[in-house]
Parts: sequence; structure tokens; C-alpha cells
Amino acid sequence: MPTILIVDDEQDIRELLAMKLQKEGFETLEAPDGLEGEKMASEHQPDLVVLDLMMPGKDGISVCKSMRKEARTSKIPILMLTARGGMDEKIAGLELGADDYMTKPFSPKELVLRVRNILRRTMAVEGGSVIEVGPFRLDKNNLKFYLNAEEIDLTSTEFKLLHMLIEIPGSTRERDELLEKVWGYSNQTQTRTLDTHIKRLRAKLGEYGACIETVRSVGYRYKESSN
Amino acid sequence: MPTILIVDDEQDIRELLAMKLQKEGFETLEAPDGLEGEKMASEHQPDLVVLDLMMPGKDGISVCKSMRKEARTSKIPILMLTARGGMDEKIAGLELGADDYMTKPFSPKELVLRVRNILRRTMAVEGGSVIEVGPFRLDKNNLKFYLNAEEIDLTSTEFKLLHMLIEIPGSTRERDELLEKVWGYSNQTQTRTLDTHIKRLRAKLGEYGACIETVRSVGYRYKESSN
DNA sequence: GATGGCAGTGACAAACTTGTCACAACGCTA
DNA sequence: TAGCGTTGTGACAAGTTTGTCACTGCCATC
Repeated sequence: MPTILIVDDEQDIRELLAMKLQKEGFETLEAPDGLEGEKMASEHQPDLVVLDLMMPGKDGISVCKSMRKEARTSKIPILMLTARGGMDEKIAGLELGADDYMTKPFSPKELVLRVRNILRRTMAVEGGSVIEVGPFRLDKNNLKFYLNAEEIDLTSTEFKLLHMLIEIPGSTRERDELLEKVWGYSNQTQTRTLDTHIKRLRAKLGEYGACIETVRSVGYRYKESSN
Repeated sequence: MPTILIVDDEQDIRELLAMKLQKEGFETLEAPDGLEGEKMASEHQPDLVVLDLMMPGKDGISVCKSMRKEARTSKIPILMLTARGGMDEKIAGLELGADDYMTKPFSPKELVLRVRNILRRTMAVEGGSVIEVGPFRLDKNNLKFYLNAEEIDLTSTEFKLLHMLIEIPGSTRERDELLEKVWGYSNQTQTRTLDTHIKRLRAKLGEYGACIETVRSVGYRYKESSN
């Protein structure tokens, strides 16, 4: 489950972000200022840093610069936050090595979306075209799926669905999101199709079917079995 | 069509390799010694270098070292060749940044296989999960295929087949290879299945169907249309 | 230009895939 | 624990996909 470090001087914002991200299955760390943020990034090696631009003391730009210079943090993706929508800052941030940029106010949904996009991007580059989580291995190149080294036939719908679910382990995918990405359905389409396919997937995964957790009223999530 | 630089002091070997690689649709360059090899690598920026380890003058190890140091050649993948199967050299080669290693004598088939594997690996990292060639775009993440920005539905078999064909444009894929990779058939299975699927693919590609060339008695190959 | 081998094609039936529905089961809240 | 909304499930039928086959057409070689 990816860990995300939140660096912001306003406690309210930190807590709000942390809550939203935790709801999605991410683990969170918090730092109240730039220096502390740098220290935690280096120590805990989070998978992503959400970094506020405007902070008293060491600001976001400086933190970004420092992180990019230090070997232990140079590759950690950074999502910049700022209150203003100025283009100059955006460009400065991106040039300094931030991976994305978001202006306040933002919706929690947008935050989660951007976080996931960055993680997907960086994980895809690192992991190549094979996703391995727990006993699952999903080979996008050959469209093959393995459970504990045993190949299991998936239909292309099942493949897409499982792909979405394990792409970022632990994060919850909303029904609407799955319906849109896998089926191309527009929001709020009323259908039992997703449920049925989840059932079929679980059946094919046998005892590991339990790894696909239902998140009531929200969607589904992949979670490694605790055995 | 990828270009491959062959660096070997023996003319016979160079020509043999060049012939086999050309037969697969690659373009080839040849250099008779290490220094010349370095120069050509820097100038022509080939997609891969086949590098002999044992050469009079500047040997393969040194060339490899130099190439990795120079910016223009540091990222070009290297396939090392050597007459002996010594583990020490293998390790030395791989540590120096060679991408793969092959001991003589080797079959032309093995050569082509390794070359293709390296290219696939490096191209996959560079290009991410979307393959774009000519008017085709194949999105492995979402299992979608576009022809000139228009989405075209492919069945999963068609997707796999097309993927194999355009993965390394211009290189010929043998019938046996396609049957094995796409269908899991063992070698020399006698079937018209492949032909039928090629027909269906061509039909879906419309006027671009011609991009899939028949290589009589061998297999098929993707080739960009000359318009 | 005959011959043999290889590839293209249309038709077809079997198998598979998929969305829907009705109903059962479940979980949360009052 | 009753009620309500959400999810799980088995069955089913329509649609899609797939491999095979017989036949046609093409190409290279003799």
C-alpha cells in the first residue's frame, strides 16, 4: 500500500488530505514545515510527496530543489499544492521536478485522481509491463495472468477489471470509475454488470478471490490476503 | 525499422550477423574494430550494438566502458559476444552495462531472439505502455487500439496478434513464433487459424491492412505503408 | 506454362463471453 | 430485530469470438 507524505503548514489541510487519502487506502505521513518534510521524505521514503508551495520557513520550491539534489529523495514524485493559480509558479514547480501541480481549492476527488495518476505513471516506468502484487502477476505485454505461477485465463473484460483493481494495491476504486474505465459507461449508469463480473473474477481467483474487497456504497479494492 | 551496429573484427561473422538481422527487417551497420565501432555508435545512434568481446586493438570491454561514459552513446543497449563461456567475463560485461551476453557459437535464431528481447525491453521502458507506429496506436494499459485516432474494437486474440506484429516494426515474426506466443501452440502445429486471424485483422484495419505483409514461407511482418 | 506448396477467403458450428434479471443474502441504522 | 439499501448469485439468452475446413488464388521453380 503506497505511503504518501503530506507537507503543509496548515493542520486543517493536512488532516483533510490525510483523511481523504486514507479513505482510498493509502498510508499517510504528515510534516508541518519544509525542513521536517525533507527529513521525513529522506527517512521514510514515501511513494509520493504532496507539497505545499507557500509555507513559512522553508517553502515548497526550496524543498523540491533540495529533494531533487539528495540521492535518497531525488526520485520520489512530488505533487505541488498552491493557493494561487499563477502560471509562473506552475512552470517553476514543474521545472524543478514536481510531477504535477494542483491549485487550491481542489476537490478531494481531484486530489485522489492526480495522486493515482502520478503513482501509476512512476510505477509503470519502474515496473515495466508486468504488475506483480501478492500471488498475482499480470503481464500486460502478453495479456496473461498468473496466480502463484499458474496461468489463469481471463476474458478481456476480466483482465481490464483486475488490472484496475491491482494497479495500485489497496486503493479503492469507485463503482462509477470502474464502470467508466472498463465499460465506458457514463456516470451513474444503473447496472449489475460490475457485480456479476466481480463475482466471476472472484470465482476464477479461487481462495484468493477474497483479495477483492467490497467497499460498501463505494466500490471495490484489492487487498493482499493476510495469510 | 531499428538499426543495429555490429562490431567484430572477423568479417565473416559480421556478414553473417548482418545477413540474418537484415532478413528480420533490421538495418545494419558494421565496424571492424573497437575504435571504429565507437565512432559509428556516436555518429549513427543505432538502436542496439552487437559487440564482440575479443578484438585486437580496443576490445569489447573497453568499448563498452567508453560508450557508457559518453552521453551520446550511454543509453544504447549492448549485446556482448564472446567465444568463451567464462562466467567472469559475463559478469564483467553485464556490470559494465552490457544488456545481454551471448557465447559463440550461437544459432542465428538465438541472436535474433536476444536482439528482439533487448529492443522490446528498452523500447517498453522508453515508450511506456502505449505503442505508436505509423497510424496505429496500441494502448496496453486500457487494451485499446486506435487507427488515426479512431478507436477500433479488437478481440483479445487480435490485440495480441497485432501487438506482436507492431511491437518491433519491420521485423518478421515467424508463423511458429506467433502461434506459440499468441495461441500457446507448440511448434509445428498445422493450422490455418493464424491465416484466418490475419485476414480478420487486415479487414479491421481497412486500407491499412496492407501494412501487414506476408513473408512467404516464414510468417508476417508489419511494415509502414509507403504513402 | 505446368506443378506443388503456400496463403487468402467465406461459411459454419461450437464455445465462450457478456449483460440482465429475479431473488437471496447481507450490513447498517434506527 | 425490522426495514432499507446494497451486494452476491444462478440462470439465461443474445451476441461475439474462434478454430476448422474446403475451396480458390497466388507464387516460385522446374
